[in-house]
Amino acid sequence: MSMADSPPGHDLSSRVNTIAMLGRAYSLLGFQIVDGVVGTGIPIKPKHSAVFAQIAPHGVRLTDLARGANISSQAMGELVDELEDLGYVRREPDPRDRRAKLVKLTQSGTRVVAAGRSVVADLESRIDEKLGHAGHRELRRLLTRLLED
Amino acid sequence: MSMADSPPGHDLSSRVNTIAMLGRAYSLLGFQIVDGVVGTGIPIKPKHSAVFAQIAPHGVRLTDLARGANISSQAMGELVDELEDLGYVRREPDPRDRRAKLVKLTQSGTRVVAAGRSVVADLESRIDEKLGHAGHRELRRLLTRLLED
DNA sequence: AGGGATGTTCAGGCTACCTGTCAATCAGGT
DNA sequence: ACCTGATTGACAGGTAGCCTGAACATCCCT
Repeated sequence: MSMADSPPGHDLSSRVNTIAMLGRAYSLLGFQIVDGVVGTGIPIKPKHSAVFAQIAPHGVRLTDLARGANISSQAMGELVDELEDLGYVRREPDPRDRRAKLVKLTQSGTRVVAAGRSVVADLESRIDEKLGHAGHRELRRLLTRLLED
Repeated sequence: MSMADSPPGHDLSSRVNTIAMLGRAYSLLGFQIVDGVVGTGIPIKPKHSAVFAQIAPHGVRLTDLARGANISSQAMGELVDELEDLGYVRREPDPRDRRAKLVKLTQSGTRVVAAGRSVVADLESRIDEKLGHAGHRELRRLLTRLLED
């Protein structure tokens, strides 16, 4: 997904609406993930998270990555090209389907994922600090209910 | 603003993290605003909300709109061009500064804003239904705390 | 074996941004 | 009053990140 780098509108009324608040919170925190990883000296772009979020040890097919990120397989192909150039992933032929290729993390890519996990964990503990552990759990519970069905 | 039309990555760990949940919730609801307004027969695009969210009865200068949306004044200029073509806004010279122009809503634009407010209000009452009024208030309280400082 | 579906890639195009530049105008100091 | 630097908005050109269309190999079903 692409993150807005702005207070994302959708206000349209004097009292700030809940949806705008969700957007602002996401935008604020989402950028801190990428910034955090980049801050450790690893060059990545926001869109790359669409791959890292889905990758699995046994490898994932391009088409499945594209479906999961809700973009065309062509767009995902370019994305994987970039990550291949950066040395974070490689393509291997799928032994079970000679049309397909499996996208797998390289050692370097594994380090990126580890850095990402660590940054996310840090951000989550900062949420814990701000809301209290109970507040954070309550927030997650409310979001879960908002997202279900 | 740009909304993702996908579950927004940033997962990077097995348990879905809070930031990803915020993104999903925002993405889900944000699109429903535009869809709702478009559903009433008014053609707009998501990015247009960057203008409608900031517009004021006395008119706003292009530069201020750009700053508020966190985009370049050139990009905002294009956006206002589009909205002018659609008949939702017009540019008037600013009587106090002959360099500047004030972007104001037309009657038609006022109807768009009214439709937007109404759709947002509907979505907010659906949040009320899902979380209960108290739950919704609690969500807003938590988000406010997350966004402050 | 034949025929349609699927996985990947190449080519071309569009949209929403960006930076660089410019002329007009403003505002502050001398 | 005048010069200087900042600001407003328009014009031009460029890039990133997506898209659709088409090609080709391979799969899977009959």
